Amino acid sequence: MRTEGRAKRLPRAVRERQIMDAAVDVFSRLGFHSASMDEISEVAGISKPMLYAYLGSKEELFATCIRREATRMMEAIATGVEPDQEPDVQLWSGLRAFFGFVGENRASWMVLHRQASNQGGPFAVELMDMRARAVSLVAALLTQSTKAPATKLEAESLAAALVGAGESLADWWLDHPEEPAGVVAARLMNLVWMGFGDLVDGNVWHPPSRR
Amino acid sequence: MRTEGRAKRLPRAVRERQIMDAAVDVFSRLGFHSASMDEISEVAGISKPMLYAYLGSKEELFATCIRREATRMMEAIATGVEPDQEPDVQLWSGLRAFFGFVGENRASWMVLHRQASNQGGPFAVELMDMRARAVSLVAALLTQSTKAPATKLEAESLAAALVGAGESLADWWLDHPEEPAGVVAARLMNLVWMGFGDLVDGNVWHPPSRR
DNA sequence: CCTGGTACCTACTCGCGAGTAAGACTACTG
DNA sequence: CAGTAGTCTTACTCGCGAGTAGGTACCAGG
Repeated sequence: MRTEGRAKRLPRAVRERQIMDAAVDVFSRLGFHSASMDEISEVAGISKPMLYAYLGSKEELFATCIRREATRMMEAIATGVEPDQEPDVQLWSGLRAFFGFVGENRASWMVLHRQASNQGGPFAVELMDMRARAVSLVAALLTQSTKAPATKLEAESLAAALVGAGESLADWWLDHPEEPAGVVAARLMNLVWMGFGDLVDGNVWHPPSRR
Repeated sequence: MRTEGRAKRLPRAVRERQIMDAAVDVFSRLGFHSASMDEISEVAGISKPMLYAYLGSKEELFATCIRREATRMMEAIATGVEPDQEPDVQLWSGLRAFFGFVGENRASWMVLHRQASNQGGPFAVELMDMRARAVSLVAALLTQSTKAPATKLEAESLAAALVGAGESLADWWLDHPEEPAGVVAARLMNLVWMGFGDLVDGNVWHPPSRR
């Protein structure tokens, strides 16, 4: 039917990539429950039994998607962050990397945040794991900053709040894409580092060296 | 079968309350998709056709739950906040009211935040509406604070970040219930008003008058 | 040409859960 | 007691979607 002819008999590894891409796309648009294996197989340009033969059940497929996208994101952030710097610079580079990733991988972000967060299934584990890594990373950054958070519990709760602020702001950003990533990241940086109290007085935070 | 005998022939208004309570309970535990009308009717101690006769379809029922719980929460916050006060005091009272409500209505909060937020159905409207009200309320508070957020977009994005921080911290709190509401609220207050920069230096925010 | 293996498909089964048909029981009214 | 209005139930239909049975096409190596 297609004039191009259907690409046939591709090796397994290639098909698996195609299927994963299609799955992330569909899951991000419809969510786990509303997405059907039929639609995923259709988007992937493949039949359903192939899907099951290669990636297993629907839950396994979803978990695999989560793991892949979470890994990509954590790597992007780890690459972007600058260790051995002052805490505020570390936080700043981390925020830039995070918003940069979200801006260039909207579907990935939607799967990770909007879809996976509240499905009670076994995949929530993957998601919670990544989130926990992010939180403890921030918490380590906070405790490293000498005095401030006295107890471990306090550092962790503040980190949770900060991560939540980042997630929420990323969601807001999806509805206001006209803003560049750097501006959004800078706003959150000012909020959490300076606080409203300083912002009201006109005191803003800015990076030590403008490149 | 029951020794107590089944409570029979209750008036419609009473049944509707029972059903709503049961629905909030089940939705909060299982989420919209995984919750079945059979289970809701069972928890409510009633048969399924009654459920449909009184509250309509599953989506209508869910939307009604969202609306009821959202209204309860917004009223709790509106009652707790103190207008005509300095911005920081207003924010403080609002945070206290919010965490107080969440602490005493865990199921309500779960339905509102974890379940309703990402279902693409018609009920998302209800939820987004409440969230938008909360965000614009905070945004108004920010713009009212003289200089800080120059543009409307900036105020709104900061408000979104703050609301997200509150939601995330509330979720974290569900997993660490040993902390009292006031402590958690105070932490977020310090984070968003003082900022990490001040907290690192040991500068903390505290309410003007200790009651 | 056969044997085997891998890519790939059409066409099913089957359970679950939303929604309903049809009526039974109770209570109040005249 | 007949009529009727509201409460309440058992016992279905029916579509959707996860997962599968059983095969076909194509390409090795012998």
